[in-house]
Amino acid sequence: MARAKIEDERKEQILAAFEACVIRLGLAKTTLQKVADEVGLPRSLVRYFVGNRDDMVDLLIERMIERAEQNLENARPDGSAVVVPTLESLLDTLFTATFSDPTSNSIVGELWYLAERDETIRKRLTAMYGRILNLLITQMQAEEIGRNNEERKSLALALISLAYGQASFAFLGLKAPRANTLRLLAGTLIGDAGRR
Amino acid sequence: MARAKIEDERKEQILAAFEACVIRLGLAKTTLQKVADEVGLPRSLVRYFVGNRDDMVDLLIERMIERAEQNLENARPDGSAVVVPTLESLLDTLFTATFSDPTSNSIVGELWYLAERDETIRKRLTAMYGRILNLLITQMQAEEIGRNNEERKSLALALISLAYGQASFAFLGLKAPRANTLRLLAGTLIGDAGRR
DNA sequence: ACCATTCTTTTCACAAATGACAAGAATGGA
DNA sequence: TCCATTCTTGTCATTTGTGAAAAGAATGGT
Repeated sequence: MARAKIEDERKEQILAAFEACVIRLGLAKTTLQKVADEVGLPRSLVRYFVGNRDDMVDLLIERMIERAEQNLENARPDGSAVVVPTLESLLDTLFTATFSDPTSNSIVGELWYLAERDETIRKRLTAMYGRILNLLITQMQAEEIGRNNEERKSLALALISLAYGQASFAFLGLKAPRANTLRLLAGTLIGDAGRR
Repeated sequence: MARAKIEDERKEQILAAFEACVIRLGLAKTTLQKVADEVGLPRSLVRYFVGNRDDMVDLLIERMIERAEQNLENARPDGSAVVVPTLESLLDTLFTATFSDPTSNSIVGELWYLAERDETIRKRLTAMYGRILNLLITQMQAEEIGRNNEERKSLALALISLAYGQASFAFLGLKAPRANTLRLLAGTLIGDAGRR
């Protein structure tokens, strides 16, 4: 028939370069030309494979969110032989994996910024964090922590806030004296809820 | 001598328009022309009064941070006759004032985003939140909460994370069942530290 | 009335990013 | 070999944002 298609491969390369540019420059300052330079192709080729800038942004967002969600998915089974995750182990992965990868944080930060003015992205982010919350709530139910689901939801929100806050303020250089202090305080909150 | 100066007034108008544009469009998409349209002046006048775009951005950042810090300053004496603020009242203002004004949040969000790639802004943000942390720590000392300053610092970071997380996730539509639940959990953390 | 200062209008030039498309090169099968 | 399909190069026009500056208008004091 005809020449072999390398479209998928090229798309992949281009998106990877796009992502690198976004991490380095931010989305707003990433132009087709910059991406083209990064990937080592003429701009016209970039356009040929991924279309115009908006198309490319859409593809990238898809990629970002997929990665973030998959990252979350991977975090659940704790690698080792822990078949039944405990709330504690869930918190561990939350504090040490989910909210501590710089690249992920950078990209999610970008998404969070875009969410300010884009409802679609906002909804997807909401869904993503909603899933984490549900994970926490379900586990609390299983371990009979908290009196009712309302209380569990509040608690889950507090836990995720601690993890999120730790990551956010660490980025500013504001860190707790010891690395795992916020994680321990999270444990305190759980303890309080369990005690009642 | 000469014609009366209206420079300060004009600058003020222009910066206000700039701010409005930034809230509406984000900083990256705010151009001199947009600001000029917003304030109802030709672009050349905008340039005449506030200089080039970078100058304008600097002025805006100055304005943003000043406002945020002043907002914080105002929050300390609690308006009413509370001469001696308690840690609890401090937390109240933190949860209900500092982290709950949408405009402030929007602008600070913008700053936070810029901080990713601008060390100057990052340092200023760090200083701003560092001051809040110190406020909390000092108050804890006064009320003899926590064993030592290390513990107090961790606790303060947790408290501010709760307030910050509440604001951040509320923006995504993820709210606690009741409005003040995270504030109450913050109280729980303090209680735990005081109890020991 | 005059003038120095300040404000305002208008215009030009330049650079960057984008969109569109023609024309050529490479490739794998018939 | 030939050809349809796919990839690649190169070029052009348009738009948008920016920087700079000349020239004119307004104003307040002398």
